[in-house]
Parts: sequence; C-alpha cells; structure tokens
Amino acid sequence: MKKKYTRTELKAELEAAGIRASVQRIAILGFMRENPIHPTADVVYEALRDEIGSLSLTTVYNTLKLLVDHGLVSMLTIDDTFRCFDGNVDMHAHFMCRGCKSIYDIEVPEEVKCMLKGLDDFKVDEVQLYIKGYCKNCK
Amino acid sequence: MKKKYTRTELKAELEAAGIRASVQRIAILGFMRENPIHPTADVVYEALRDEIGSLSLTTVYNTLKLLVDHGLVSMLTIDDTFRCFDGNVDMHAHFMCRGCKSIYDIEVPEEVKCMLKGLDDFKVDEVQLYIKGYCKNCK
DNA sequence: TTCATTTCTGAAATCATTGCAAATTTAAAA
DNA sequence: TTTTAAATTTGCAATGATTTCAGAAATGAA
Repeated sequence: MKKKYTRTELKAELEAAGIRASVQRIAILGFMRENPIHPTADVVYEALRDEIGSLSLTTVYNTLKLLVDHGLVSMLTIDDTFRCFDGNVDMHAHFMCRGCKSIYDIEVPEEVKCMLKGLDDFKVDEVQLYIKGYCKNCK
Repeated sequence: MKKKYTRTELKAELEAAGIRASVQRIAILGFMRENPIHPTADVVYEALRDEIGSLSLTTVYNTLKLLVDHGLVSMLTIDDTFRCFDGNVDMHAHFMCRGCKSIYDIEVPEEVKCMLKGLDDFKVDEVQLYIKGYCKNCK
C-alpha cells in the first residue's frame, strides 16, 4: 500500500505550491508522503540522515514549517508534549491512546463535515479533530 | 450573563472531585469558571496576583494541571505557540482566527457528540475539535 | 564564469514549563 | 488553643524543544 513517489512528482508538487525544490525538501516531502507514521521533526531527521549526510535538524524544522505553511503537510498538536506532522492532508481525525501514545487515523463522519460547512462568519482553512482515550490493547 | 460563583460552591466542587480546597485553588477555579476567555497560565497568574499577593506562577501551572487531571478544566492546544485553558468542560468546538488570534466557542450538534464518544475499539475520554481560519473582522 | 539570490548549517539563544527544597498553611488531634 | 504531621505553595534554578542568527554553500540567470 505504501506508494513510492518519484523525485519528479515531488519536485512538481513543491513547485506547484510555489516552493523551490531542493534535495532536502524533496527528501522531506517524500518521507512525509510515504510514511504515514505522524513523525516528529526529530524522527524525520533521524530517518533521513543516512540519505543526506549533511542534513541538519534545523533544516528539518524549517522545511516542515515551510511545507505546513504551503498546505503540503499538516502539523498535529494532539499531545502537548510533542509536535508531530502528517503527510496526509485530506481531512481525517486522529485518535491518540493515552497508554501506548499511538496515533490512529479515523474517518471523519459526514455529519461533522456538514457541520463545518455551515459555519457562517468564519473562513475555515484548517480543521483538526483530536480524540483521546485508550485503544483496544490498552483499555 | 457572567455568573458569580461563591467560595462555598467552588470549595464543594473541588472536594467533589477529590481535591482539597485551598485559597489558590478556589481562586483559580473561580477565575476559570467566571471568565470564558481561554486564558494561558500566565494570564490567570496576572489576573489573580492582586487578589493573592503571594501567588506564584508555578502554583498556577500546578493547579491548572490538577484541575485538568480531575476534569474540572480542559487544556487547549489549538495554537502550537501557546497552551491555554477552558473552564467550560462541556463538549464544544473552538475556532481560532489566524488574524487576531481570538478563540471562539462553537456549538457541536448532539448527534456528532454521541458519534465521537461511541468509536468502536476505542474508549474515548476527550474530544477536541479545532478549527482555524479567519473571523468576520479579519477575513 | 560571475553575480545575486535563496537555501542550508551549526551553534547559541530563547522561553514556556517543570523540578526541587524550603517555607507556609491546613486540618485534625490533644 | 496548641501541637503535630501532612499537604500545599513558593521562588528560583534547570530543562529541553524550538527558534534565531550569521556565515557558508548551492542554485539559477545572464
């Protein structure tokens, strides 16, 4: 199920968003697209240092912020102790288990989407639905 | 519309939650109940230092955490740059304006609440629905 | 190639939050 | 009321994830 993205596809996506493609940006976007694991900046950094020896953690932070600002990636603040990122920007909810800290993707019920469409007075550009509790294994 | 809570009511509420009442805890819970402004710990601290000269910021942090752990207050992480608190623990959504940073409360239909609490495989104990964009004044 | 611009890097700085030990307060017993 | 032990609060120092900064490197245009 894990789709492999080509350098060309990623470059095109960056440029379509108005971002210049660099080796680091292509690698980071590619990692986010191919790994639906809600990684922290540090996880991305550790995963890519083999591939790009010169990569610095600062670049990962900067690049993720850039991707978030251009809507290519989203940032999750479901847990207040760490910040993580999601390469899937289609609307979906997140469930975090208080036991094992795993983050699961959840379908958003149609009713919620309807409710959000009916928000007069606001111009909505981002929705995060965070649900917490215990997963099957931990409850 | 702003309801005034008595010391006795607040004390009873703390004790019902299994928390000993202290001058600081009563003041902080009272502030949260009476001011639906989604304050940060620092805002609570600044607001109460006149009333309680000896109050320390550490106590505000500790007490808010205690109240959150006992379900009397909830913590919002809608903006990744600051953490704020909400004295209204009934389920409702939050809209944050990217322009003026105001946080607005949004009603959530009853069906949606039920649906979110009833996720198979998960035992849900908290739901946060964060919406971002621009408010009427800023868009 | 050269130049101008953008991007990347590593180290240092920031700052909200937490940890800790001492001081204070509380509540119940005597 | 006084004593006593436990709980709470305080102030300050430490923490650590994140951000900033200035120089170095890479890129693209001419």
